[in-house]
Amino acid sequence: MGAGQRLPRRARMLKPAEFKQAFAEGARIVRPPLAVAYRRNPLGHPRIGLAIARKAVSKAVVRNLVKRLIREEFRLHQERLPALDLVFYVPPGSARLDAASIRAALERIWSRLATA
RNA sequence: GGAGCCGGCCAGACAACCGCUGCCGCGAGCGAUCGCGGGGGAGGAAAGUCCGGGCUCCGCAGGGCAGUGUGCCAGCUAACGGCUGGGCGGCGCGAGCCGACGGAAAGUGCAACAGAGAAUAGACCGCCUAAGUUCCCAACCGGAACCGGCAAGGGUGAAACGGUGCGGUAAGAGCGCACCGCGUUUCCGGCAACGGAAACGGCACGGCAAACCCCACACGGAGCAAGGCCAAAUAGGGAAGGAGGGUACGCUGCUGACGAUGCGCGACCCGACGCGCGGCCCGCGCGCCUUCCGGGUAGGCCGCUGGAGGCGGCGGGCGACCGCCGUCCUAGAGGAAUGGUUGUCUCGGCGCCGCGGGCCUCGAAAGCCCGCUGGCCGCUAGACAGAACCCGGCUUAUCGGCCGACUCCCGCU
RNA sequence: UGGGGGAUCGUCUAACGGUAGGACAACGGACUCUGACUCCGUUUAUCUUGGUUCGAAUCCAAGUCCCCCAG
Repeated sequence: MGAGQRLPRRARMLKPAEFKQAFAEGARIVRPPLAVAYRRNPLGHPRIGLAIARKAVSKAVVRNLVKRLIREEFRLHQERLPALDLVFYVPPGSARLDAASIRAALERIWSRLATA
């Protein structure tokens, strides 16, 4: 498949300031149980950031599961995405957090991003 | 075979493809980083943060008070509120399990309601009329009243100032006696907690200390976001210095083969700012510019995993545990890794079929229930849960499985 | 991740270990032509589970949830 499906360090957001910018200046797409704040970046490729709050997902095992699933789907979709910083988070009040509903939400987010 | 009880262990396996990560090696780049290869990568609770210790910084002459915690005894341990063994009490037929289990004869307190009385108590109902006084009666070993006696019985309460029995008495009472309980002393066993025996006492010493407290013992405070190192930009602090421009001149200065060019130094020329200290000059301060210094933010690095360590053997101890020898290195992330997709197998579970038994029935069928070293190449990985400095415990959550010791019941020999 | 605090009617808030009280709200009634105000009455609570005690909102232990601080 080649380098397009890897997830190197440069494809991740690394600094708190970058997260702050994404939340402060970015647009948002909310598709419960997931949501994403995004803004253009000058790097020529998309970057992923995960902000899964303990308050939104209380159990650590579930938090890790959510993050893994998002990472994996991002890894497989990144070639088709524009150069954006994407900060995923779980909006409050999201009850169902199983693998199927997360994948479904991601699917809707990808198609929305493709038209943005 | 069935019930039960205790201890220990495990927490799906293998393979393929696509990924993440820190370590080692090679390579690219000034660097952030990137590529290739190799081998490593969650737990028994990683959890709650309820205790204890290491480590780090701060504080500290010594001792005491206060505060907090622990609390039968002995031991283990770095330490503990943990563990082991023992004692006592309770539960269980038993194996076993459970227990905040020091002191109420040091002091201060508390006990609503009910009840006569709630702590050096008390007399409502009740029991008694022996003694004393008076009266009734002809009289009395008869009766009544007063003065009194009693605490056995009733009743209240969570709790009522030893229990049972016999004697005793007017009725009663540890008033006397026996046994039990309790207390004191002595002796014996035990390191001790405690247990046993004897003698004496003659009921005094009720309950609550997860009430204040007393006694004994322990504890300095904060926490890896501890703490240390490197260190942009901006603002601010300190120190030193200071405008800037021009030239056709000079140099046994640099660059360059030479030259040219450019740079440096010297000389000369032009020009030396704003605000404040009354005006002007000098000077000083502020502003402005240059260089340096210290603190420090972003960011990076160390702390960061080799340790009261795991495994095996031998030895000591009832045991917790300890000693010696050998051997192994076994997660270190950090906007935060340890994953995703599939296949095969296996453990349990479910379903269907078969067989056996029971219920139902006159008997059966059907149906329901229970069981099986039984079949299917049927379906299904499925508990609690995710490291964040480390370790020893405790507590809480948990689908299930394996091994061993022991107890009770039934059957057979 | 570490440290600290809290939980009482629907809301806010009291209660030496002895019947859980008050205000607002809600409901019913009185007053009024009606409404408001006022007055009277009623309903509703100790986060959960154990333990200590005769007796627990209170004391002790474990758990659950919420809030705050350090980034």
